[in-house]
Amino acid sequence: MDRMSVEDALFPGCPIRNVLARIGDKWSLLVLYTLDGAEPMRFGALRKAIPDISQKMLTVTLRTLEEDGYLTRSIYPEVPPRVEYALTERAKSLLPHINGLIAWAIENMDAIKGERKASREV
Amino acid sequence: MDRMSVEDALFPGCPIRNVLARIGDKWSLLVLYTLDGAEPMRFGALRKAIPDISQKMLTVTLRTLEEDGYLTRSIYPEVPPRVEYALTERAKSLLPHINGLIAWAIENMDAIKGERKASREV
DNA sequence: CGGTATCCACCCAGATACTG
DNA sequence: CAGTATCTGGGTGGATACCG
Repeated sequence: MDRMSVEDALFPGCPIRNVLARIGDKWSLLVLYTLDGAEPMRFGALRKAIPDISQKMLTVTLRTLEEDGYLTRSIYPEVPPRVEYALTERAKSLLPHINGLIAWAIENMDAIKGERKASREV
Repeated sequence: MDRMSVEDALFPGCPIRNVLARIGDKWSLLVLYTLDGAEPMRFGALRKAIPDISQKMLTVTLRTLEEDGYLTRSIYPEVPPRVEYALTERAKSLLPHINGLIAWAIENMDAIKGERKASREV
């Protein structure tokens, strides 16, 4: 993250490369979508909601989303410790777009899966 | 692609895992966005429009998008050969969502970049 | 022109063990 | 409970050479 990548050097203002590529990874959308409507959530609750994410990747994903201002991390110094994650206004303004995309994906998923199979059985 | 992944086994119907994860890779969105409004385009024209993509990754991305029914590949047996890529109706129905996302990214990019810097200079 | 084929570096992501 | 540290394999993506 320190060195400027070739893409950034060539395309410093590309919104896809700078913004969308970061939430287009394996887990970010799922985390944002899970928090939507259910926030704030604790670390353990997120793990239960996304059973196939590893502890490490959940931590990494949450840190990146926090770094880009999509969520806040609130630590309550109790015993045992409690950490809660909540969406920011930025994330809330993004989520309608995400949900539109998800709705589209739900509508088209079966057709796409069929297409994939058809293209393989030549 | 032959073996069922753990994610598919656990979540056979997850639209994010099945549909969005495939267009959330490094290049798919850029290719779809480039073709939008300018289709059909030849292989070489796409390379020029996305200068930092390698020939291999452009080929792989185009094949995946074709496999999922987002674009068609038309070969004209001339000399020299001509191959044109065009968006399908499926891609055209998806693109408004993509464009909404891109518009959001453009609006919020500067603020997000600032946030990133602020979070690093502790 | 529009690809394939091959090799390879990197880093993402999972598993495991340990900690405040 | 909510992490961090370390190791490691596998897949992504780049470079290069060759082909119809």
